[in-house]
Formats: sequence, structure tokens, C-alpha cells
Amino acid sequence: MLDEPHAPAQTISRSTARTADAVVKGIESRISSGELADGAFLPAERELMAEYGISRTVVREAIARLASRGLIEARHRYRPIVRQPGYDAALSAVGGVVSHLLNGSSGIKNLYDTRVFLEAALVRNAALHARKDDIASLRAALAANEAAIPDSRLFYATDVAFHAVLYEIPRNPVFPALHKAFTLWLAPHWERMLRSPERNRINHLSHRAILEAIVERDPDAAEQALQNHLGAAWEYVRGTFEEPLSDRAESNDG
Amino acid sequence: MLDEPHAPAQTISRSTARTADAVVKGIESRISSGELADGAFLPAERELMAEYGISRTVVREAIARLASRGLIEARHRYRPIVRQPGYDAALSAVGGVVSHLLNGSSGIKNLYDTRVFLEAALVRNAALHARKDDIASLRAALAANEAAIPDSRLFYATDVAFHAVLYEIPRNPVFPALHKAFTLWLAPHWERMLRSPERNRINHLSHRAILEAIVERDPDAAEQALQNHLGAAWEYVRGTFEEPLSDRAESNDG
DNA sequence: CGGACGCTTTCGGTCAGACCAAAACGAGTG
DNA sequence: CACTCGTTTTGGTCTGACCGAAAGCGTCCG
Repeated sequence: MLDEPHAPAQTISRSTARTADAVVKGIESRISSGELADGAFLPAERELMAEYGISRTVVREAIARLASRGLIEARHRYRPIVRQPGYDAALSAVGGVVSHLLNGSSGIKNLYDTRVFLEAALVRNAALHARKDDIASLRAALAANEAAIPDSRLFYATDVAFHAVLYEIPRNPVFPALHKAFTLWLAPHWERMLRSPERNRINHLSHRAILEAIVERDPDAAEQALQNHLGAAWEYVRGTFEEPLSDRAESNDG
Repeated sequence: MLDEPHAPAQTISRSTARTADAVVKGIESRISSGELADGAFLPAERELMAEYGISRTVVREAIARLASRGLIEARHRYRPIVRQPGYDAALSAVGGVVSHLLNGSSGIKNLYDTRVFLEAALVRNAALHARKDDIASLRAALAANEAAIPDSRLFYATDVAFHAVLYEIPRNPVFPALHKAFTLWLAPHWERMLRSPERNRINHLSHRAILEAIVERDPDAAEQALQNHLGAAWEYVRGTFEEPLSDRAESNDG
């Protein structure tokens, strides 16, 4: 094949011939071809540098780019590890960008509303299409949720787990990834929220109501129960950033 | 379920602090403080280098990171431009990662299913909450769609535009951004799809059916119409990648 | 006087070589 | 066999340099 340093054969026409791009492509193909399997270590920088006939600067840039795209995991000072990216790797890659949208409360509101919207659709879907084992998972999650009422920290975990089941029912891996992303992004505010066994009990009852509507195959009731649940939760969360809050409500984009 | 490997991309606070991080933070705050307004040029590298007392290597790394997070737009050989990131900037940042998920057909299917799922919820929402001007927008888009039937290229644009209106109705900027992302990711396959005035007419009729159900405030009918529409469309799209289809990949999300 | 052309400067992209500190590795010791 | 300690490897950073394209500027021609 080409151990040939620069094979700038193509599209780079427009003013840009970034050398790192070639390396990125090269490594990329070596990953998707399986030559660099998931979990494997990337060759040392100095090695790649010799291999592609480029300087370490470029090697490092290529690595940085691949890392930012989730193809390799580059922890500080550790040998980069090849990662076959999954949906949640993709989502977590957005994390950095999203963090800037979470500044004004409007950003959080938009994200939260999106979550509610999605989850409402998910409970409808669950009510219509949940299978026996889905219901069983839901019941198990609900039971764990109930048992955790006295322990707020544990309750939070079981709360998240209960909702997670909802995202698994469509059997589309995008949804669990979305759930992870949502909880990750919203967690900082969520965790600052005051919690108590009483609140936990109320939330647990909401969960129970949702599950019951699903079991009864009543999508409207299920959606309504979820809307109530998350709507009420929002009232509690919003308190965590009801500060002076400079009115910068940007949120949109061009 | 180990949550250890990659959380936010830069939680490397442990052990050693990356020097570039300080610079990233610095510039970051200068952006969100408004000192570096949207559209402004970033100071020259050699300037930043003096300013922060670091080498150009680090400056460049910091810039690369900010760029990967969408905070600045760094075209090759051009002075980096400050960008206040919006939702679709965030989504387009995922683009690079997503591209790897679009290899097997299962990736596309998952993404497409997600879109259908979302859009089904959107038409329900439209049927329930669309306002007069939303309906008007929908009608206008539908008219443009009809007028474009003879011209397949134009039809595609009006098709996208019609669906776009659906995403605008909730008035949550996340949705239009999602729409952009979906169309962008799916476009390559979509455009390879055979088109003809006859197909266009059928699609247009689907759109009409959706709109009618919305106007009649019938969420179930609207959702059904959309499911039919997109389900049929999928049958056409799938033909564009019915290749051997390497069986690996699937969807690990771990 | 104004715009086209060409020169100079600036600045991003790349390179080379070097040093440091932490990680990985291996040998020696209890 | 485990633990410690020293050596090698390797990623992170620095320095200083060069190239070429962009931008800035001044001249020259219409």
C-alpha cells in the first residue's frame, strides 16, 4: 500500500492541504479495517511520525483530532487507546459544546423540555409496544426505586434507572445514549436539588402511575403521568438557578 | 456498566494539569464575558503565546480544542474566528463522530428510526398545539412542495422545508437543530435515492395528509400519516445501501 | 483620483531537536 | 511471589526556525 509520506491526491484543492488530514484518514481506515482493534493501543507518536514521514507536531494534531471525534481515547500522559465509537461516545463528544449552552437558564430549560418531549413519546411507545420483559424490567426498577425511598442518594440512582428502562424499550441504541447524555448534562443541577424521603415518595408514586398506565396500555394516561412527573420535577430543579440570572437568553443559533 | 473511560472529554484534572487547559479556560471566559465577541478574530498565536507566557505548541493545542468544541472557527490558514455556539453548532460537532456510525446499514436505520420516532411525536404535538401561524407556515410549505413536483431537486428542498416547519412548532431551538443534523447526516443516502415526479407526487400527497390531520386536530391520524410517509420513504432509501454489509459494528454503546 | 498590480510583512502550518516528568518495564531483593 | 527501585519509553512542553499563503501597503497605470 502506501508507506508513502504524502499522497495528496485529491479534494484538498481549496487552499487547504492539512498534512494531519492524511494521517487522520490513514489511522481512521486502519481502525475501521480492524487493523487497529477496539481497545488496542495506538502506536507511539515517534513511531507514527516515522511511519508517515511527518513531524511529531502533525502526529499530535492528528491524534488530537481523532480523539475529539471519539475514535481514540487519549487520556493525559497515557498511551492513546483505539475506540470503536458508539452512540454515547458520539453524544459525550457533544458534551463540551453543550456545556456552553447550559449557562443561561433558557439553555437548561430547552434541553429539559426536549427531554420531556422525548420521554413523553417514549412512554406512549411503551404503553403501545412494551413487551412482557419490558414490563418486568419496569416493575423491577420501580421496586428498587421504592426500596430506596429512605436514601436520597440511592433514590436518585434508581430514579435514573427507571427512566432508563423507558429508553431501552424501543431497542434502538440511540435512545439509551440520549438518556445517558441527558442525565449527564442535567445532573449538576439535578444533584443540587433538595431531596427528602417525602419528595422521593412522591416521585416514586409518579413512577408507579406511569408504569400502571403502561401496563394498562393507555398511552394518553401514560404520557399525562409523565408530563405531570417531569413538570413537577422541573419546578424543583429550576430553584437551583433562580439567581439574579442576567437575562442573557441566547439559546438560538444561525 | 463501567462509567470510567470517557466522561466529559476533558476531566483530566487528575494527576497533571494540561497547560493548554488554562489557556482554553482563559479564552473561554474571554468569550463568554463578551471581551471576545462573536465573529471577532482571535489574537494571533504569537500574541497569545506572549500573553499567556507559553509556547506556541500549547497555544495551538488550546485553539484546536476550542475549535473542536465549536467555540471558535479555525479554517485552515485563516485567522480563527470566535463563535458563540448554538444548538446546531453542537450537533454539527457530533457529525464527525456520527459519520462512523453510518457505515453499516444498521447505523443509518437506527438514526432514521430515531428521526421517525421524533417526528411522529412532533406531528402529534403539531396536531395538538399548532397555532394559526404554524398552520399557515405548513400550508405555505405544502404549496411550495406541490409546485416543485416536476423538479425533483427543488422538490427535495421543499420536502425538507416542510418537515422543518414541524420542528419549529414546539418553539424549542433544539428541534430545528436536530432537524438540520438529521437531514445533513442522512442526506448522502437520501440524495442517492431515485426520484421522479410520480414519487414526488406521492410524497406530496403524504405531506398533505399529514397537514390535514394536523388541521383537524387529530394527533393519531397525523402520526399515522407520518409513519406511513416515512416508512414508505425508508423502503426507497434502503435500496441505496443494500450492499454486502459487513456484519460487525452493529451498535456497541459502551 | 481610483483601481490594478506587485512587494513586504504578518501569521498559520510544519519541521527539527531537545528536555522533563510520569508511565511502563524489568531487574534485583526480601 | 510480591514488592521495591532504577532504567527505558513515551507523552507533554519548549525553542527556534522556515515556508507559503493572506493581508497590508505602496506604486503605477488608466
